[in-house]
Amino acid sequence: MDVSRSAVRDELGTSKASARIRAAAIEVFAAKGYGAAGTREIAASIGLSPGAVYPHYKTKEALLYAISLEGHSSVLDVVTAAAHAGASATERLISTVNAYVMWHADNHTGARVAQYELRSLSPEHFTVIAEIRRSTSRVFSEIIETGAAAGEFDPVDVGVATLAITSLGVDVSRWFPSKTYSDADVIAAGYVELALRMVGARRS
Amino acid sequence: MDVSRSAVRDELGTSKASARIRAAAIEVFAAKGYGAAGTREIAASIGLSPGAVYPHYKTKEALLYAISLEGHSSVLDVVTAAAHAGASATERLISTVNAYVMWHADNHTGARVAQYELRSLSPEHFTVIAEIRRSTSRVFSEIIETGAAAGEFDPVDVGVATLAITSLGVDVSRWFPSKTYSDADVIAAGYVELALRMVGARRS
Amino acid sequence: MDVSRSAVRDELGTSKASARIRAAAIEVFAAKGYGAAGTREIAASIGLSPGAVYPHYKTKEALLYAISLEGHSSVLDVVTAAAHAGASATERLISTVNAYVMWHADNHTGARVAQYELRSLSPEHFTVIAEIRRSTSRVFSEIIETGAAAGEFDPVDVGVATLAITSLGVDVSRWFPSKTYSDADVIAAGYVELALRMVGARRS
Amino acid sequence: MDVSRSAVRDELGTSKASARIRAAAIEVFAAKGYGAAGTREIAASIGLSPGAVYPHYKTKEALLYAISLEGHSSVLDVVTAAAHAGASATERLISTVNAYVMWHADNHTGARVAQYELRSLSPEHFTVIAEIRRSTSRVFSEIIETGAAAGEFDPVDVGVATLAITSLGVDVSRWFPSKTYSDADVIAAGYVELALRMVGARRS
DNA sequence: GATGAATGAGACTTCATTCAT
DNA sequence: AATGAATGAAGTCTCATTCAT
Repeated sequence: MDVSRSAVRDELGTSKASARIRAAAIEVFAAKGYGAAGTREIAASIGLSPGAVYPHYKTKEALLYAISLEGHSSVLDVVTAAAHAGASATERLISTVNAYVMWHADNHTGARVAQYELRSLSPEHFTVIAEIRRSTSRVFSEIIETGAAAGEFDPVDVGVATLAITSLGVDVSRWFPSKTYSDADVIAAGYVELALRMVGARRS
Repeated sequence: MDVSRSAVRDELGTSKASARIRAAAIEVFAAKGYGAAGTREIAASIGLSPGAVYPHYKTKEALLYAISLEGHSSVLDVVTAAAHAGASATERLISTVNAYVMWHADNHTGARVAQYELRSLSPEHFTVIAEIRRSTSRVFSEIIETGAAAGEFDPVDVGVATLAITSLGVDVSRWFPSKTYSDADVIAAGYVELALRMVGARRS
Repeated sequence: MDVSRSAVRDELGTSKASARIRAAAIEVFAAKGYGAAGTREIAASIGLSPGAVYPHYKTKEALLYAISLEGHSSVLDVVTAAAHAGASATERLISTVNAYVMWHADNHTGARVAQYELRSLSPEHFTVIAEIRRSTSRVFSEIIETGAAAGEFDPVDVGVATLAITSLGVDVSRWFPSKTYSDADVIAAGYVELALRMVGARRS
Repeated sequence: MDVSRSAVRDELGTSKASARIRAAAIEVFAAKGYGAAGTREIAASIGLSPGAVYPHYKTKEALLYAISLEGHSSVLDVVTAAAHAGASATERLISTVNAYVMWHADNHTGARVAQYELRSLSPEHFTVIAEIRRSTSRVFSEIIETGAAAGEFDPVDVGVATLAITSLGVDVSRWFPSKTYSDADVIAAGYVELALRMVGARRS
């Protein structure tokens, strides 16, 4: 775990400049889409010349990969930590859905890039990200299975419930913030409630 | 209504050639994203020369708009029709969620373009599409409100429930088909069940 | 033969514009070397915008290939024709060396590109050109062998003689014209005399 | 002479590192051509960072000049020494042609750069190299003139013979080694024989 | 002497779009 | 309607070179 964590850190780029470039790229990728975004524009947005990106990221795709890796690693960390908070499946589901939705709302710009630009990754890079995403999904599945087996939840199609809950979270990064919902806590609380209903969690 | 419907038809392009171009553009836009897609590639994919698109669509953005307009008009039609099927709110919700999810699964390629490339529309065109989308949302809100008021459903935050249900539908077009879920009926049935649980619909 | 000839013609580009581009490219490639030459400069030298080259030649390398193919095909044609002029090996050698040297002097710019930029061809294209060059060499070898077998020439290492004669011709394109030798006929006549001495041709 | 020799040595760069850089540059220049070669690639090929070349050679062209100067000075030395070996013009021609061809075969990589990248030198640097090359040519011309005047050789156009002999030598660096001729001694012996025939040297 | 990020210019190439045919 | 050469701008990326460390 520590090993993979530091491997990730190295692939991201460790210097201060590379972090600034990543942040700038997130903004531009999110605003215009990866395909329409220009490396020129990314560089210019932080006062660099067009070529200055390349000592840090060899290609535009490498930059997207670094952003994706950072994002998906971060969600997995957050979700994994949340899944340990609480004794009952219900408490764990509450904590985890909350964390997942909060992450997508708080980091909606980076999340948008990480979630919606995957098709532009190279096949090799895509494979790495896909595996992290599967790990994240498994966290939800495990909780739902555990809760159902323990009789805390109603019988439920675990696959569909997992898909629905993660879908809701991912989709937050597409529209958040909206005129109606611009408070991450509010939408997280609302989606936690819906998730509990989906699995038929008993209430106290 | 009839007026707007035929207006839509005219803006789409009526000729057989324009329909082929639209279909080709959907494939390319969906595969690479609007920004990365080229008009040359669209033309070439149906055996046309680069210039041949322009008698039909004056700009690449006009082509995206036509696709978006066709898509969102179509969902609204489908959802509106479904909302009239059945007497009770429960029946209407089942019918409508089913129709919405089915549409996004069956038309996942076109839906992907219509739902995820909106940022590339001109402000004027975006406004038109946004209004149609709001109409579609209102169909769901109205059913949920009606059901709650009638005591068919549990008390529920209508805004959040509407957002969640439409989110689930939209997000289908992002991932469908997957290895696990490649049958539109199956995912639609699963999501209908979850929607009913979200609103706390009484079951017979 | 007719087939291959017309195949060559098609690969060269048949339009008037592509011929102008090829001519412009020869000048720039010869003056600065393929690597240092710019497509921009080629285009500008005939009043075109930078992108205007690309409908005719998909890459800079394709342009080099067209030039190489045209050049080497042309030498082979010239040399083959010359090798049929005359009954004796001596007459044929005179005619062929003369034609080969004249070609490299008259077309020294194009010849320079064709002969000295081969390393920049793709492996596939290089293979095609290399085969044509071998055919050209074979013409000389056959004449020398024939002359030696008939007792017209002294015994001679055919391989070395062929190599030397073709080397002299190729090298003409490197330096021609010089202050001392700027008349193609003069250098051709001089080299014909030396070639006859190399093979020990009997004189009348 | 001593003066100019040490002046050359200073312009070349005297340190061990500069010699390694020159050697690396020869490889890259020869493989891709001066224009297409990058200083980065040269540095990387000997494990240096991009900037590390510049303390030794102020510009890429200075590096080419050092290589050219070293090469052409070396040929002149070799040829001058060989021209003193032997009493008769025939012996001296044999020795000198042999030395010239051997040098171009043994040092074919460096020779290629020195002989074929001259156009990329600055005018000032080109002038220096051109003078050395003229000196080298004069060595051949003097021998041929002497031999002809002494009746050792047939009457011959000295200019053409000199040009042909030096052409053959230079051109060796273009193609050597080939599948057929990869032994420097063999090609040198063959060209010596041809040179003797060119000038009509009497044989013992 | 060496490093490596940064510059400013420019590389090849592709883009959406126009227009004469 | 369709072609395809051409434009002008912009794309990603590499270049030789500099400079603070």
